[in-house]
Parts: sequence; structure tokens; C-alpha cells
Amino acid sequence: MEISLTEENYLKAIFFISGMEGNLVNTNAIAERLDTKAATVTDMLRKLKQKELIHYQPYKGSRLSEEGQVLAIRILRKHRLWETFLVDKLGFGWEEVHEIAEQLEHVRSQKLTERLSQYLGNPQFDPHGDPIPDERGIFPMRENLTLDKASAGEQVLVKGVKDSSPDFLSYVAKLGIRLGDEMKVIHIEPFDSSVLVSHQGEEFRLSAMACSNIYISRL
Amino acid sequence: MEISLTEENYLKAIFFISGMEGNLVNTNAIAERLDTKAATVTDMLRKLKQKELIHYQPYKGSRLSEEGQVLAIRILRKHRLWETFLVDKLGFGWEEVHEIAEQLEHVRSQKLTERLSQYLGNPQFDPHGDPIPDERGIFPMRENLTLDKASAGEQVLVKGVKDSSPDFLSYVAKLGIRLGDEMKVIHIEPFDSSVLVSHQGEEFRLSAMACSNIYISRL
DNA sequence: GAAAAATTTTAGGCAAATCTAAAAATGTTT
DNA sequence: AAACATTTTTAGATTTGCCTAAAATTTTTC
Repeated sequence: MEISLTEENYLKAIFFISGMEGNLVNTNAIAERLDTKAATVTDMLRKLKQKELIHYQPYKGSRLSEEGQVLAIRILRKHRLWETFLVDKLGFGWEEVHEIAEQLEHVRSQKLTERLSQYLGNPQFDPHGDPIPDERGIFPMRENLTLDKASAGEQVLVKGVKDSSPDFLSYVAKLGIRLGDEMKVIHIEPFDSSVLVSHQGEEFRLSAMACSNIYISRL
Repeated sequence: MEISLTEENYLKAIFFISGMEGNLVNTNAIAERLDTKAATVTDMLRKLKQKELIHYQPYKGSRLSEEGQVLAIRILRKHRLWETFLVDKLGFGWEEVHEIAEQLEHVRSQKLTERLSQYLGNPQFDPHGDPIPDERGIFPMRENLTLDKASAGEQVLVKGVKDSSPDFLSYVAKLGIRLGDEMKVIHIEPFDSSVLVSHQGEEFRLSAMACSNIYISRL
């Protein structure tokens, strides 16, 4: 089945808006992202549904099908590999590569993609630090950054926990901290390295021990 | 002025058919090269004339304008640089790169082209031995010597191929002959002008036809 | 829960690039 | 130079991706 460059851009847009969880996506959100009109998007959604690349119900929203997601991730992989090439090999600044990669990502050749990846040393993250999915479409694990490495004033995103013991998990749950939550580091106490954070309007203190067991990424 | 990918392909086609001399090109010849219909070509010729990229008179023929030629040569430069990248850096065989380069040549970024050229060491010839025009559109000179012009006993260097058809390229690749290889002419058969050569320790025979399509320089 | 607001779809059109079939121009033959 | 053949153009359709305006649906508000 032939997929046009335009269709690829729609798949990519839906992938980004819907996030990893595969949420339903609004027609208007796609229109805005692609700088086009809602009516145009509706046309394309019908076509993509007919090609079984998305699930779509009029007035309800759309999300990628299995196949659509595979394709979207493949394009993302190419985009991020090319960005890495441009920065690592050709010496571009990380701020200038997006536009060029938008063009390069549509080049069709499985073999090219894999050779490129190999040439670059099979990188796991692109120059912006974004994860590069592998050949199978699997994303690498995030940075091994824990909350005790953050500095005062930083805004962070909770990515996971290192210690999965019941004691620790229930402690974290009791505080209301969940995966994907945002937190801000207010202050780090020099005395015992405990951290004062704000989380969903509340401020509370976490021990250094606790902090070293919470995976985060910086925002 | 925006130039579509399709228009670029027409400019390229006219450039190749018309040769360096800028001869008038027949509508049918373009149609055949682009695997399309003459009527389609006529439409496009009117458009390209209107954009002043070609000179065109109905029923007479067409040729590139100054501006059109500049664009065509720019695309050719990109094509041959990408082919060089694919072979030299990614390890592709010279017979597999054309199709991929057909896609890459349309990526628009002056800066990318020049960075790529620099990264490759500003090559003057691509993996097929075809000349790569420089930034100003000037082609490097090449000796027009082919293997059929060599004499018995001569040591030669493979510079390129005249015929870039998949058939010929894969034939040459099968023999293990690559750009820059040394060969020695052992004997020329008076009967059919076929040539016995030695190449990397092996001896084999090449038809007169094959020899006239292999560019060489004497050592 | 009915009216108002927002979102989404449908209807009808447009431009680009393609096609087929027919007409026009050019070239070739005798 | 008239007839035939070839090449090229014109005319009329089709498909893709986009648009605006109007209608339909869903969501929000009072």
C-alpha cells in the first residue's frame, strides 16, 4: 500500500498529539499542528481510516491503529537519526536541524535507515535528548536521572522509581506522586540533602534516600 | 519562486536529453524518460516556460534557460554527492544507490549540500566516476579514455563507467571491479577486440562492448 | 433542559499533475 | 504537392490535497 508524504505527516501528527497512551485525538488539534483547516483534516481522516491506519469515528476523534503506529514510529526514527547525523557528522547546531530532518525523514529505504543508524553507532537519543526508537519500534529507557541530582528551582517530570519495595511504593503513593506528574524543586537542605518540592499545589519534604529512588527527567 | 519536485524532475530530464550543448529536446523524449504521456509533458512545458525555466515553442521543442540549467545542475550535484555518501560512508554498492539518491536529491538546503560536500572531502567524481559539478555549477574535467583504447601490457586505473544501467553496473560489480582499482591489459584478441585483463590477481576477459564503457587513466 | 457556543462534518470548488481521445501541425514518401 | 505517418497539442476527465461556507453534532452555559 502506497502512503503519500502528506499521509505520513498526518500519522506523525496524530502520534505526537495522542502520546504513547494512544488517546483519542481531536480533529482541530491535528488541523492546528499541520497548519491546515479542520475540513481538510476530516477528508484525510476518512482516507486513513479506509486504509486502516487509524481508528476514526465521526465527531468522536481518531487514534492510530497498530499499523499506523508502526509507520509513525518508523518516521520518527528516521527523523531523529537524520538529526543526529546532521549534528554529529555535519556539524549543524541542534536548533537548525529540525527543518532539514522533516524532509529527510520521508526518504524511503529501510536499508538506508539501518545503515545510517549503524554509521552513527546506533544512537539511543537524538541531539535534543529525545529517544530514538529501535528497528522494532521500541523506545530506549530514559536517562538514569534521579531526583537527588536535580538542583533547586528545576521543574521535573516523574519517570519512575528505582526501588519497587512495598514500603517505598506505598510511601510514594501516600504522597500522591504518580508517573508523569510534574514537580518543582524548591530547596535543597544543605544539612541532610533533603529536598523541598512542590507537587500539585502542595509542598512537602523528601529525604535524600527517597529522592535517589525517583527517576525524573528535566523539563 | 517555488519549484515542485515534479518540476525538478522535468528540468533534470531536459538537461540529460539535451546534453551540455543545450540542444532542442523533443516532447516525446521527455515523456519516455519520465515514463509519462506526451500530453502531460506539454502541460508542464507550458508551465516551465511561463516560469522562465525553459525556452519552449509549440511543435518546435524545448531547452533549459540559464536559470533552468542552474537549477538542473544543482540537483545533479546533490544527486552525485548523496551517491558518494551512500557508497563511501554507508557502504552501499554503487549499483544500489541511484534510487535512493533520486529521493535525497530533492532535499532543499543549500547549507546541507555544502556541508555534505565538505564532509565527503569535496569529491570531484561520484562512485560511478561521473563528474560532480561544484558550488558554481562547473564540472571537473575528465580524461575521456576508455578501456578499449588501451594497449596490451598497459597498467590502468578504473575511473568510472560510461553506461550506468543496472545491468552494466551489476555486471561490473560481479566481476569485483570498483572505482580506483588497478588493472593490467594482458592481451587484446584480434578477432573480436575482447580484452584479457588481470585484476587483483585474477584474469578474466571483457568484451569490446564492456571495455568501451569503462573509463580509465593510464598509469 | 433548552439555548448558545464550540467542534466537526458535508457540500461544492480549485489547482496540480496525470490520463485518453481527438485535432492540429509537421515530416516523409512517392 | 498530395497522401500518409508521426509528433505534438488541445479538450475534457480524474485524483489528491486543499479551501470556504453551511449544516450537523456535541459540549457548555444559564
